Amino acid sequence: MSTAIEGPAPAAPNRALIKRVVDFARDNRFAPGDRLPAERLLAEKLGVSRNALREALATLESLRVVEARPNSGVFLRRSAAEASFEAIVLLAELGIEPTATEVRESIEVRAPLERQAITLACARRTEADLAALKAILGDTRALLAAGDSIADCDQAFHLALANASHNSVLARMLNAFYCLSLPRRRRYFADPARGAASDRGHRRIVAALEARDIKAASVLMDRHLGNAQVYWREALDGGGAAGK
Amino acid sequence: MSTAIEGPAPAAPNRALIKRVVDFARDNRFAPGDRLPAERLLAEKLGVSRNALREALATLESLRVVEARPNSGVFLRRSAAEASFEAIVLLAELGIEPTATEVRESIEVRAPLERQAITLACARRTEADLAALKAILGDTRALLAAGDSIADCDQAFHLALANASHNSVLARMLNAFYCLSLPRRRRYFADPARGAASDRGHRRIVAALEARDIKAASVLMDRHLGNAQVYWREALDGGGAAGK
DNA sequence: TGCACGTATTGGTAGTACCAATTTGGTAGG
DNA sequence: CCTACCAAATTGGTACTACCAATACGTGCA
Repeated sequence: MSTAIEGPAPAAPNRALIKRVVDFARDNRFAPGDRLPAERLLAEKLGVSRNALREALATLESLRVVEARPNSGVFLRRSAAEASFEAIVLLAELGIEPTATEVRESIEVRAPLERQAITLACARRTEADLAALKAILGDTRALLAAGDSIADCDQAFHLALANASHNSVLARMLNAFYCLSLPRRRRYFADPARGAASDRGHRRIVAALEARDIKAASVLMDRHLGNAQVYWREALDGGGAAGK
Repeated sequence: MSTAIEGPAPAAPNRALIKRVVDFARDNRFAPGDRLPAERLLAEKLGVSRNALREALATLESLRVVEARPNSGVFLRRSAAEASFEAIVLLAELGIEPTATEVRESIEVRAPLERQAITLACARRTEADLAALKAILGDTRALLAAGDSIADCDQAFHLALANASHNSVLARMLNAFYCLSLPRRRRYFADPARGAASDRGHRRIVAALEARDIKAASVLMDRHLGNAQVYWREALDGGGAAGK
């Protein structure tokens, strides 16, 4: 437990107001690069004080969603790609689900990170890490027996695995991905069969981790992630994902 | 140029004030989990209005550096590991260089991302991507001939490579790493010999990318990154890096 | 000792005012 | 007709005051 990151909550101040600002821009067809209404006007439209609005804008600016140019206006950044990765997580937390492209791209990024995590974890895992993982395995079994969704346990498992890498940068990045895909994961695990299959994968991974078998663990992780990836890709737009 | 992310600038509102808040916490030996002075008091100490301070705190909270608990106070998050990755980038931008641990961990995360980027780029690169990379190669050669540092060109090269992956999530994550290591990169390339060596590596990578030779490109990238990693690891604390 | 009440403190919000720089529009001069 | 210049309106940035609701805490009572 040296490297923390226990909670998934991304946390954000003014959550509601930030969401309203983003919704306002979206509902009124503001395009990337467009100038938002002046602060005074926007604050009035949203029915909040300029102070409150400015705090929300400060958050959005720190995440590079908007850009405030003094004596000119507040502009949506030209491309959504200019926003920081944290912005995707924030918007997801606000109920604005990531686009199909973002999901696909996230999968492509998450996979090598997860592979690196399991590799490092094999080398550095402590007995405490192993115990934490096994405890989660126990919780999962209980949920499966009760017929409940293991979505939260799944997230906890992967987070514990990331922590076992003893690389906090890696762990917080992976945690962001877990938060990002939480709604999708919940839907995925609505099918109990998937929960059982996932649990089997987890147990094999823990066994490999206990044996410090990097090669086996990597292969198992690839296979484990592959199952969900196939589901996601199909659920997204029915294929045609790979290319440009 | 479909996926943008041209500029390295992470952007942040109230940069100066945010830095002063962070400096205040550090200079006054505030530990993780501690409560900062009340907003009114802290604003007075820093000589700014409560509004300005609250905007800075909103930014710090969105990056999970602090946590504001209503009717209680503003607290530094218990572990620095709770902060988002973007927080490291922000603090680095503010002149607060990452710790040796963060640098080491960042290297461990950046490597697999860079490998994934080159893999995807081999499959998806366009002629425009290739042209952009070659243009940067030309600029690099000019700088080398003039005896100048190629630090900026090096960053531009890796960013162009990330963009060639046509994965904006991957590109913005890598961009964050480039911004994070910019000061270190500048020091690294103070030695012209390193610039020439790096340029040779870049040219081989572009050749492999042009041939869409994934295997060769990956090996070349690993080797290319390895050179700098050795330097960084040695420059940090003289080893003892791996373990817990 | 333990519980209840009241006061001070806290973050959250609203509203007003002012500044400096930019933008905008019109006007006078060529 | 075009240019140069000036003034008014607009912009984000900042400051200050005031109030709210919920909490924390200390005091006093039982």
